[in-house]
Amino acid sequence: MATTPISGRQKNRRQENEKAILWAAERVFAEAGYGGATMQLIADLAGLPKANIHYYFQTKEELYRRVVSNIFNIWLEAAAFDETASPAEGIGAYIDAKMDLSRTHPHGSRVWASEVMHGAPIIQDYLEDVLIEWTEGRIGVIQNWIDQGLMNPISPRHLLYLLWATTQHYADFGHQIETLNNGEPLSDAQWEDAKNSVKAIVLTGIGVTDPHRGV
Amino acid sequence: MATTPISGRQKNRRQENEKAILWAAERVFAEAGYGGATMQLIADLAGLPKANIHYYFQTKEELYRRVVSNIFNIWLEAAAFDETASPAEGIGAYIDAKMDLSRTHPHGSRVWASEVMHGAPIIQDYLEDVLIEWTEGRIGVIQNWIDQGLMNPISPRHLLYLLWATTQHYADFGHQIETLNNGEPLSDAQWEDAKNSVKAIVLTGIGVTDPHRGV
DNA sequence: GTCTATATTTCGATAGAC
DNA sequence: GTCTATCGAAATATAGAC
Repeated sequence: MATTPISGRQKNRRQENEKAILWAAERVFAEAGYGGATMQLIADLAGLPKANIHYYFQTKEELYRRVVSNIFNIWLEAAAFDETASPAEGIGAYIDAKMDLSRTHPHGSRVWASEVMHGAPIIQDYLEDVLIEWTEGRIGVIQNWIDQGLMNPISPRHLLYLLWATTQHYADFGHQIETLNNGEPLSDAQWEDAKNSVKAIVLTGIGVTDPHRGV
Repeated sequence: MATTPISGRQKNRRQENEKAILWAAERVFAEAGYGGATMQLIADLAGLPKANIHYYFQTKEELYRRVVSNIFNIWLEAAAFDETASPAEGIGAYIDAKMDLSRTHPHGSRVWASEVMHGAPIIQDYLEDVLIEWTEGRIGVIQNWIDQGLMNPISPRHLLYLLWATTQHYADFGHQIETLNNGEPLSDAQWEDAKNSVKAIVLTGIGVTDPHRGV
């Protein structure tokens, strides 16, 4: 209260700059990796002088950690499934949601992948804390479906890995997919085709029927 | 002939050093990314002075290109399938081979993934040349199986993406999988479980029976 | 709060003795 | 063919004027 009162206008400016920096940082970290990214590139893409980046985020690592943290939270909020749904509805909706995230947040997905691939040096605590709890919970849901005879008795854990791998592949390996698509990004129709293909294989693979395809 | 005759012993020394450098480089590039990797780290891991690395490989990029090229060739040679096999045998063996590669060459897989994720700046020619041809060939094989009624009419292209994504996930996201396994690497039995789980889901998903599970 | 100028460190690459 | 010493470039981070 007693220190540096900030007007609404200044507060907005601060939020806008932080947002611009995080937006730019996500793209630069995704394209160059943590080691290849430079504060200068982030500053240029954000349209700010380099020193301002250091004003809002003291170190490169602090900025990076904020970027990874944002991505992780988006995933947790946007993509989940619980026992109230049937396997076909639950898993089908999860595939749709994760595929949509790969399309709308490809840079974030790549930053996460890079971080994990290099041993998660910055966000190991997220893995050991939130991700383990989330995963064990989903395994429980799937196991319940199996116990009720609603789907084939496959390994819930490896089903989750297959779902993560496949849906994130469309973001992380988007450049390879684009190259194999005559250098063009996937069209709306091609994204629909991708989602339907993944759902067809997986839902048939676990012994349930795709609810959007009729009986 | 007229220039610097090389004894067999010297030739061996050269091959051994090159091998040691490539071995170390694969690990350092995998763990730190291209930008994060340093010639000093590679030299230390290879047990050679830094200047020697530059003697055998003039630039960092040249060394990196050799590493990526090696990995790509290993994949092409070790993992393939053709029309002589049934879908269950062909795809099943392909899953086994790719899973084994993920276990035996996890660093190489991560280097490849990093390279593609960052837009394949160094090996785009491989993607546009060899990979496109390989992929179109496999799509033809799968389409023939479908046309003969040997498997469900899913999209061959997206089946390939699912197979790449899932099998490579066990290498690229190996750290995450290890964290979700109480910090322990997968045991022999757990690797078998992983392979069988992937095969069970995929082979059922494309409408064929796992040949190793009987009818 | 902003930005220019610079300090400090580190890396890729090379020169030159052996 | 090997290795020590070092150069020059580039990066992170900060000091200090505005």
